[in-house]
Amino acid sequence: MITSVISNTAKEIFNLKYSVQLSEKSFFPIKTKSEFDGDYTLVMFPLLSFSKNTPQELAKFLGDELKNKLDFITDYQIIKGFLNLKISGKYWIKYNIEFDENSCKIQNENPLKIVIEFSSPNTNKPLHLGHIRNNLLGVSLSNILTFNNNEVIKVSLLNDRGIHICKTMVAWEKWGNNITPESANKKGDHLIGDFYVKFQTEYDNEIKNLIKTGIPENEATEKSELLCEAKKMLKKWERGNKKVVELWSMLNSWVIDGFNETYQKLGVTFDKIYYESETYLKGKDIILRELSKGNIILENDNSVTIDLTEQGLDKKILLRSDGTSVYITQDIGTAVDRFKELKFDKHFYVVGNEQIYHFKVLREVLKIFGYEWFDKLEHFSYGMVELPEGKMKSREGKVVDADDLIEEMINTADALSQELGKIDKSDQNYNDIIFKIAMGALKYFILKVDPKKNMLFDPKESIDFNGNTGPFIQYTYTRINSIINKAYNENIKFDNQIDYDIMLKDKEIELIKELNEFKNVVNDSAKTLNPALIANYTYNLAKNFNSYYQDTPIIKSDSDEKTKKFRLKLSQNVALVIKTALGLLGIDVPEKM
RNA sequence: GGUCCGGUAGCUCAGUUGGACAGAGCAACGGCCUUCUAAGCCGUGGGUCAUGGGUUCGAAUCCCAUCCGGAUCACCA
Repeated sequence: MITSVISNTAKEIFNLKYSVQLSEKSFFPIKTKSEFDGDYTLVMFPLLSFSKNTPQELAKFLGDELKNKLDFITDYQIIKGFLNLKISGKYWIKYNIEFDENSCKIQNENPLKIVIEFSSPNTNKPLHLGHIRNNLLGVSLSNILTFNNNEVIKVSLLNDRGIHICKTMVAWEKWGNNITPESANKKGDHLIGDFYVKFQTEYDNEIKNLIKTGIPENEATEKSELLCEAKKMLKKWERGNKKVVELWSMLNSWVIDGFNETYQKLGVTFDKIYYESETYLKGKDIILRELSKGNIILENDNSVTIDLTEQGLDKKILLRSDGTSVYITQDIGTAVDRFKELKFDKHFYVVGNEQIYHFKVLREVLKIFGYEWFDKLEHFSYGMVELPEGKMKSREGKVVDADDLIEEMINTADALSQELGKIDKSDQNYNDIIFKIAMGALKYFILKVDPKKNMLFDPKESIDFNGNTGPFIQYTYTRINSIINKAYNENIKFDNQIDYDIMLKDKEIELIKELNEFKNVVNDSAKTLNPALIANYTYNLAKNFNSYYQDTPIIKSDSDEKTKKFRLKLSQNVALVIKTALGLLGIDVPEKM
C-alpha cells in the first residue's frame, strides 16, 4: 500500500536524523486537497517540537529524502507547513494495469470466530422497517467481517413463546373461525399480526369498560378476562398441554413461513436458528446455582435479584417471585450455552439502542458469575428508524410494514423503468432486474446512514432512485458493463501488455487512487463495524466515474489502441470494485438497466 | 433526577484517529442527448457546524458548562 510505504520511509528518515522514535502514525499521509498540486500530503506542524527547523526547512529535507528513496515520488511542493508529494504517472498506470480481484482482498493475521446474532423477531406480528434495518445491518456486517477473513456464524433467536404469543392464540380461537393463511389468502405473519392487534383493541376496550365501573386502572388489568385467558394459555403451554401446544405450533409455523418469504426477498439467511421455546429454561439453573455462592440475593418474596450499584447500574431482578424467568435470565442461559457450543472469539448482538442498558447488565452479571469470556460479548447497537410523527408503534398500527414497503419499491422501480423506456418488459430478465433495482434502492437507503444514529423515514416521500442512491451506483455499473460488452463485440481485448507511455488525465488518477483506497475502507468498516463507510465510498467512486465517462471516450475514441485498452481496464476495475462493495452491503448489481 | 446517544444548508445525510477556503443528494433555478445507456453530466443560489468558554501552530472533530431532542433506569421483551 503506497501510503504506508510513504509513512514508513518518512518515519525512518526522520527518526534517524533527529534521533527520536516517532511512530508511523505521525507521518501518515493525507490526500492532497484538489486545489493544490500533488497526491499525498505530509503535515509538518506536529513534527516541529522534535526539530529546530522551520516547517519549510523540514519539508524540504523530508521532500528531498523521500524523492531520493522512493522512485514513485517525482516531485514535491511546500505550501506553508504542508509537504505535497507528487506520485509518478507510471506508478498509477502500473497499478491500474495490474489491478484484479486479488487487489481487493484483505490480509488478516488474526482471524476470529465471530457469532452475529441478528433479526430475532417475535412471532406474533409481521416484520417492519425497524426489522429491515436490523437484518440489513446484520447481513452487511457478516459480509464485511467474512471479507476480512474472519469465520462468521450468523444466528437468529426466534422469540416464539411467551405471553405475547398466547394473546394471538386466544384471539385466533375466539374470533378466528378456524381461518388459515390459505383460506384468508394472506401471508401467515400478517394474519397472525391481525389477531395480535385484535387482541390489543379488545383488551383496551375491556379495560376502559372496567375503569368506567369504578375499578382503578391497576386493578383493571388484573381483572381483565382476556389477559387472564392469555395467562392461562401460557401456563398450559408451559405444562405441555397437548391441545395448546398443537395450536401454538400451527400458528407459529404460519408466522415463520411468512418471515421466510420476507427474508428471501431481503436476501437474509442464517447459519443457525435458535428457538426461545427450546432455550428459555436454560438460565434458571445457572441462577439457582449462583444463589449458593452469595453473589445474588434471595428476596423475602422469593424473587432473586443482583445488586449492580457498585458497577454504576441498578438492582436487577433475575427470577420472578413465582420462580419464572425474565428476559435477562434467558439471555444468560443462551449466552452460556452458546459459548459452550461455539467457543467464539467474539459475539455480536445486533439489537436496537433501546437495549443498551440490558446488554450492559448482561455482561456485568456474567462477569460476576465468573465467566471470563463475558467481554467477548458485544452489543452492536443501532439507532431507531423514526417516522415524521416519531417512533414506530406496532400496537397503534404506526408502522411501515416490510412486505408493503418492498412491494412498493418494486412497483416504483417498474413504473420508473417504463417511464424511462429502459428495459423491454418482454426481456426474460425484466422482473429480476426490477427487483434488484428496487432492493438496491431500499438497502442503500438504509445502509448509507451511520448505524448508531437514528434515521428518519418519511412514507410520503418515497425512496429515491436518483442521486446518492443504490440505483445510481447500479446504473454506473451497467454503463461500464455495456462498454465491456461492446468492446467484446468489437474484439478489443485488454491484454496486459500495455506499455506505460500513456497520457493520464486527472480524473483517471483520481479514480485509480480511489481504487487503491478500497481495502482501507473495508478495513475501517470492519474495525468500526460501519457499513455506511463502504456505501459512501462506493457512491463517490460511481460519481467520479460518471463524471469521467461524460467527457472521456473509453473505446469509441480515435485515440491509440493502448489508451483505449488502458481506459477499458480502468472501467473494468471500477466495475469490479462497485460490484464487490455493493456485495458487501448485500446489494446485487443488474447487468443492464 | 442518574446514565447513554445525538444537534452540520429548507429537508435527508457525509465529514473515524485534530490539518489547508465545511461536502453530497433531494428540493429551486439555468445549461447539456445524430456520440460507449440522460436512473447521467455541468453550473447558480443556499451555513454563526446548537450556544458559550477552554486546549494549540490549527477545532465541526478533543475538554468543560449550558440549551434542545431521543433512549434508558420494569417481577415487559
